[in-house]
Amino acid sequence: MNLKQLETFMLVANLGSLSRAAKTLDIAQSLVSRQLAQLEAEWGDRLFERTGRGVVLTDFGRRVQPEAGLLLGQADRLQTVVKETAGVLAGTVHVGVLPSMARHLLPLLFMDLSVRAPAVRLHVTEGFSGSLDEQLGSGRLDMIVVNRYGASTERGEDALALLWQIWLKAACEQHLTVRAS
Amino acid sequence: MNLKQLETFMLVANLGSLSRAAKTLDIAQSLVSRQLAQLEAEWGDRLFERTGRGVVLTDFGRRVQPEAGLLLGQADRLQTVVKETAGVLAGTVHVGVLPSMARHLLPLLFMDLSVRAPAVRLHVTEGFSGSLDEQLGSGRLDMIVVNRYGASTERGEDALALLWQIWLKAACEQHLTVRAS
DNA sequence: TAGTATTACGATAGACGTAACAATA
DNA sequence: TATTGTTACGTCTATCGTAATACTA
Repeated sequence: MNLKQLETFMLVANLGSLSRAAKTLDIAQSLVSRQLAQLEAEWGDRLFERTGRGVVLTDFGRRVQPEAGLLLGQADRLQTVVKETAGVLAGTVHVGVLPSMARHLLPLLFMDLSVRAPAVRLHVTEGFSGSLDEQLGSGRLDMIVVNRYGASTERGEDALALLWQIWLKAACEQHLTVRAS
Repeated sequence: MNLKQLETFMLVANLGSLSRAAKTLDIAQSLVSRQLAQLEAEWGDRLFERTGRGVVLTDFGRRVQPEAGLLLGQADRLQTVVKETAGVLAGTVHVGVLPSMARHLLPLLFMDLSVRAPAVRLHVTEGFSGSLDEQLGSGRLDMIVVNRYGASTERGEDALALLWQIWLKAACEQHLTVRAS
């Protein structure tokens, strides 16, 4: 038993026809027939009565159908959860910026984040280079944005991964240097 | 995504170890690793954090786990329904017997049916050979039991299939001839 | 005859185990 | 070093489509 077979089963039950189910699923007729045959062999009973002009559910098929529907429904629910949860950046990032940059950068950042990573919380600290460097080193800040060109020291952390990919492009376009711990 | 992968996922999540899950499922370690990798690739996010000493669920994995559990639970429920429904004989069978046989045969029959086919309803008609033969021919009776030896005409019907396999042995033991339409 | 389901067959893809490798406590 | 997870490779099974067959209105 697998989800593909159950999907085929439900569709055939609804359409009353293997060939129409095959067209809907865009697979060969023979595959529909075999998937049903596999289920019936595994379960030891016929799901459909073959009338020669389509198929009709047997008593057994009628018993199984609602349970199979619930199973596929739960499968859909799982897929939904996956789609809206997978790859979502989440967590809190502590960012330090220069006072002179805050006015221009923060609005951009929040707009970007609200679209591309709504689950990310932001803690912004204003300060000058020396102070920011110090807080970066002590771990109180996850990343800082300063307007001097230099090498970016990489000490990969979760928090970095969150903002890095989001900000990197925008930062480069504004000729900023992103230094991160 | 398939049920096998989800089963593996849930077991690994509970045990916190791929190797222990592999032993439990009696499959190769590498297969567990690959099944998880397949899920992660399909879903675009990591389910586990690899610690080098087992694994721990990521945020994503924690979101998915309960939904996967519901899915597997529904799969079990489906299997249960299948097991207790597949191959079950059900329906109503119209049987004709000789008055002289009713006393001996009916108690046996009902006991047998209640154990081996509780879903089968029985309509019993008493009568003599000629009458029973007539009703058999007209379709009002599905099968008759008479105490003369003769060839059994087979015109396979659903109703016949129901009682035939149940009664055949008992009937033979009592040297009865079962004729069915 | 037209529409339907089943069966046969060959090609492709996927699952699986073994074993070597990498990484961690 | 022992235990764990990952990767590579060969084998084997299963899936799938095409096409031929059988059945019914």
